[in-house]
Amino acid sequence: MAEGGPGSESLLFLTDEQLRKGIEAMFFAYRGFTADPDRILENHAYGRAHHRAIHFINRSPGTTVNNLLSILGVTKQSLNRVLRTLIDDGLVESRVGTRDKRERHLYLTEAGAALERELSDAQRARMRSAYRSAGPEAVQGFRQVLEAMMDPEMRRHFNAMKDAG
Amino acid sequence: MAEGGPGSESLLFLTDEQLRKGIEAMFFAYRGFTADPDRILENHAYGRAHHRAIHFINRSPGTTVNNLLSILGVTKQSLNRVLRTLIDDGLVESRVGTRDKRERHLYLTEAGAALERELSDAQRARMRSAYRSAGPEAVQGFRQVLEAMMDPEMRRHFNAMKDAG
DNA sequence: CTTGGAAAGTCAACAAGGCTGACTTAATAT
DNA sequence: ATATTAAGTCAGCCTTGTTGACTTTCCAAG
Repeated sequence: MAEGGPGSESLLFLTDEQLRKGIEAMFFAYRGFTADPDRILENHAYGRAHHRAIHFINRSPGTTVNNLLSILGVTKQSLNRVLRTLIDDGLVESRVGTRDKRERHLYLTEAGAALERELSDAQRARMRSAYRSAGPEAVQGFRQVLEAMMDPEMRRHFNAMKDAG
Repeated sequence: MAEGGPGSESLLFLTDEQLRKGIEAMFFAYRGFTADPDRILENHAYGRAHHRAIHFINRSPGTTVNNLLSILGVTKQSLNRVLRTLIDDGLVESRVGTRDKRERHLYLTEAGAALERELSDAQRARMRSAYRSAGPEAVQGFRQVLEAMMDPEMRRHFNAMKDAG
């Protein structure tokens, strides 16, 4: 497969071995990425699915259920189970839409925002430490590769979130 | 771009907003990362857990169950369920250790290697495409940040795998 | 104004893949 | 001899994903 064709020296980063290392790096790094929030969630009797919902509601306050469904890529039934507990526990508020009353707009309550802060503080701390030790140029490369790895629809969501700070 | 010295402008990549974008990039990219293998596994009635076992047995042929356990970070019972089906289906071979007969050494059979190839071809294709579109320097940064994000023990496993090609 | 379809929510049932705890067997190490 | 280790197993539980069927509410188009 790696025949060493014309101009192959410049493509050494595309060897199967390099790609395999990239795959393993993703695997091991993702474990670290989720480790801190997972520990915190244990104390609150929530799981990763709750974290994801909280994260994106925080990022896009007032988002609809349908939009959240599309971002998270799960079924309505699956999200609803998680969302119901968050609403019942008073972490998320669901307001009937004004323009379209079929829609529900989702917001974090004060308690929800507090948990979001706790979770994202931990996750950002690890990310900050990794960014700092790798340096700004590495971070730019990191972001470029990750974005190129996304499915188009996910990349759309990712870039849409840029503005909605 | 990166102004020399630990000034303040040079740390703009460490803002909360930048870190949040990094977190979301990890989330969306990981989805893409697993999407292709997931589709293939469906046709074989296997899941992501089987993929992980196959991947690391392929990477370290003859590895013991205990070592695999430590790499995957799951319980013995959880791994065993997956391993048993792979052995029963003739994708993995379990050989009694010669030096220590308590140990079992794991190997892919020809059929196991075939599935591994099918899975990793798909995953590498995506990784290759992302690498190519981002370029060699971005890839280096990508790897640096991911490695810095790992827990120390996972980093140890990651680097140990470098040699065992 | 009726009707079709969209958004949300719910119930039931199921599967994958984590977990704990308890226990066995075989073999090594002390 | 005994303790420990590696592997494997059984049972049961939890989270989080899935399908499928169905309801309620509401908007929009005929």
